[in-house]
Amino acid sequence: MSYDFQATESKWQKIWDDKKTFEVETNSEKPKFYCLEMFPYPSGALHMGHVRNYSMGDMLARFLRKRGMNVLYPMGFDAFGMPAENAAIKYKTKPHDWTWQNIEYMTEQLKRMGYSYDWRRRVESCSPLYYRWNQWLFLQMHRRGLIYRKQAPVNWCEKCGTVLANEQVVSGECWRCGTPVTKKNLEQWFIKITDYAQELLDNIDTELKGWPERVRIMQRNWIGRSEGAKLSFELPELDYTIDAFTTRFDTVYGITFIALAPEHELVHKIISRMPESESRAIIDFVARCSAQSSIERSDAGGEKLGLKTPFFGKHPVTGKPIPIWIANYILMDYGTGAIMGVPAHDQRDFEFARKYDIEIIPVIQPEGEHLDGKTMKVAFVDDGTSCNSGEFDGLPTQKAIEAMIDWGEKNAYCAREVNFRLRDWLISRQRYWGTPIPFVHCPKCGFVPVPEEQLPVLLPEDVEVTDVGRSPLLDIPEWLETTCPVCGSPARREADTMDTFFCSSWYFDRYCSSIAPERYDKGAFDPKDTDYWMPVDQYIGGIEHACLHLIYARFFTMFLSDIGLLKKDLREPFTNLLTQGMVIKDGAKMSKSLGNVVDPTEIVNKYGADTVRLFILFAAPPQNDLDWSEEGVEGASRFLSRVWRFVEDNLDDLKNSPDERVPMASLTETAYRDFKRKIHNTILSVTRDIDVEKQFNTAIARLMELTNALYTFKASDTAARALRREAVDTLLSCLSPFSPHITEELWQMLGHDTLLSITPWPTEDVAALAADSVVVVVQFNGKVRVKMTLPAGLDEAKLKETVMNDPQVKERLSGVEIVKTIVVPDKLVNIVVKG
RNA sequence: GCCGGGGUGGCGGAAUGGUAGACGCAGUGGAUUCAAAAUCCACCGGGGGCAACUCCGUGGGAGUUCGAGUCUCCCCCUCGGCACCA
Repeated sequence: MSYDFQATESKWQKIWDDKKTFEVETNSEKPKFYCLEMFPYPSGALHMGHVRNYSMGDMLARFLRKRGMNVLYPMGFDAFGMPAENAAIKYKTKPHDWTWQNIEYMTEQLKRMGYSYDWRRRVESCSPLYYRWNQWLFLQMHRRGLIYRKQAPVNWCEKCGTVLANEQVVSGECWRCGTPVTKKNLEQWFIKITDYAQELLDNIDTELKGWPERVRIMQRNWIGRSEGAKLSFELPELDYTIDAFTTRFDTVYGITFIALAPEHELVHKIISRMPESESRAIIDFVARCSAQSSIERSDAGGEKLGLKTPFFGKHPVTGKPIPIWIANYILMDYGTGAIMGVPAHDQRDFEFARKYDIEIIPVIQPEGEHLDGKTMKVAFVDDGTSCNSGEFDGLPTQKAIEAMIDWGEKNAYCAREVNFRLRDWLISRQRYWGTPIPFVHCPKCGFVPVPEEQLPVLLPEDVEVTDVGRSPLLDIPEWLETTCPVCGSPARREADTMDTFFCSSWYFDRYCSSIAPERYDKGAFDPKDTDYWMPVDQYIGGIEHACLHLIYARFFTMFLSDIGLLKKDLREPFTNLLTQGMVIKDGAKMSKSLGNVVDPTEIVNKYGADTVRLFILFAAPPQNDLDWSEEGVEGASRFLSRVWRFVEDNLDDLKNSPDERVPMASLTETAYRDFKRKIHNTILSVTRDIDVEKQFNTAIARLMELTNALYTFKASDTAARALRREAVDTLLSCLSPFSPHITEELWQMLGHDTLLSITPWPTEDVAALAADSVVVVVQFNGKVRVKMTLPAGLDEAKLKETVMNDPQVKERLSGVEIVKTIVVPDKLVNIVVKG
């Protein structure tokens, strides 16, 4: 009988389901382990990236279960978002219907892969049972002053018809559709994530040791802390004070201009103070800047454009009048939107000054050189020695910065300040398919929160989406029109919805206690459950979330901890993070436009889930990109067939072999002892590869080696047959997290009445690990010349003596002089010779 | 420009400073077969040699070491992140 993977896989999926094998509870004698994958967007069907991600997670979950842990392993759907709206238009359906269909279909696909989720905990973020708690959490943030509305230049994607958070602008383009992002001046909802900037930064070093270094660096850069000082320029003419931030207060004596961002509020004031004939130029210049796209505006190589105003600010230290310019390279959303221009020591300021003929005054001299503002070719931005800086002349840069800031603070020229690159989270979206922001706009009271007891603010489901540019919520008067919770006057609901990253920032807390439906009414989750399960011990997902989801979720955890919903000391949600590489084909990411997409369903139909899972974990280490190859899949399939065939061909003999371990001490024959050693070395290295190294590909390689050894080993007597049985049981048990169905079937065929999926992981027998003999390499001047098989455990002297007496070694030593001999017991002897 | 990965056979990839290329894919030769598929056996970095064997070889160059894919420095290429952040 050859192996029927279809029948076998559905057979065992049903058994696990019937026996509730993978359901877990909050209380257990066993230690807990929370294994989590980033939940998918229900786009319609699983793709290979999902299969790779979840095959890793499931393998770990199954491994740890066998290792005696109480493993929480849940799955759900990140179900709000743009694609549902686009699909609704394209297929003439409703976002709600399309999304739920996809959820059910993808759940079936996941079940066919044999993933061991506790399905009772499934979360769907588009369900009112879930998003009402988004709204509740939003109100909690509002109560604590973390939510505000602000008019500001924000990122706008024309194609999506909505604003975007900073994190969602990737190289100047929309993260979802690639449209170049422009700036629009709009009033929007923000979350004060910057309140947590310092802790988000500090914890990277102290709490995120189990994260890839790459992600830690990306987050550190994203948060972007810089220390410096704020200084102010008085502008008595306009009764105004310009603040500017600098990290180089040691260059204050070199200030020769002030530059404002075109969006700076002072620009408006300046315009209003000038006769119309003169202000025209400024108005035109500002318009010209705002017409530039984000990419153009933020291109360091781009042309620096400026316009001089007739106004001057007073230098805080010298009192000299400094001309005020407006410049396109000043960003409104970093620092104060105004800078002190020091062209001698800042390349951007330098280029600007050269172009507009502004004076350049060097105040730092490099070692052994003398810079002259008239002849400098580039700004000098490195450390040097201060000059033209009053009493600070002669100080090296680092000392000058310290001394001058101290002095500046004492004389009220400046104040120490820390600036972050991280901005507040723009949370509102002008979209329909999302969580309604629970606010009402009252003409009398302004924006008023919806009272908690009125939650959820339901999202109408029976809605036709016809135009991507306009939220249909604006056209449903019976939803939009309401009364003010404060004064009772007619009022309008906020029609903006939340960024979907809000949903994904706490779903892992919900998994901890989403079993009984009635719990939905008690809270977002039950602290009893999160206290037990959180933090997530192993999180697995794509690197693309390094500065998106993985920052937002960290912020949420800190917030939830601060309001007492999570434990006080639970500040970080994910202890260990594994970022898996992409699945590529023919050197490129799988994409419809390239036509190189491989559908997991087709492959599973052809080869079975066990084979696909095994291949996808074997073909590359987890972090690397994985090149899809059907020949590789066939290789994995061949391996499983070899395992199947071995058990089937020897079934009667294996069933009748003694099913207990043969002690190493009782084995005398070399072949037996070697085979026994092979079995236990396999256990040792597979365990280490999975648990410590997270190198699943080499774990599988070890199991292939054991299988090869199994085919070679001759089971001629009782001891050998017992050994062979031991090897088969070990192989199946270690292979079961990778390919759970076929191994479960073989386990049953061998007569076991336990489920292999929850049979304890084998432990290695230390007595079986020690080698009897070793190959000792004899090197001459570091080059391998002779190999000798010798008994293990010879001490240095004995080993050296044995080697020196070897005829081949002796022959090579004739006529040369031994300078030195290095002896590494059980490994090598290196003879350094001359002549 | 700044920061970070990474360069090992035809390919994916292995190697606590100690035999480079585990395991797999592809390939070659053979067995089996009427034939094929499947399976099994052997070979499989390059040069030289009938052979024993020998020389070269982990992007390039230097260095540390008895010994370097692995450590140090310089350079090249490549992928990724950030990028006018004051």
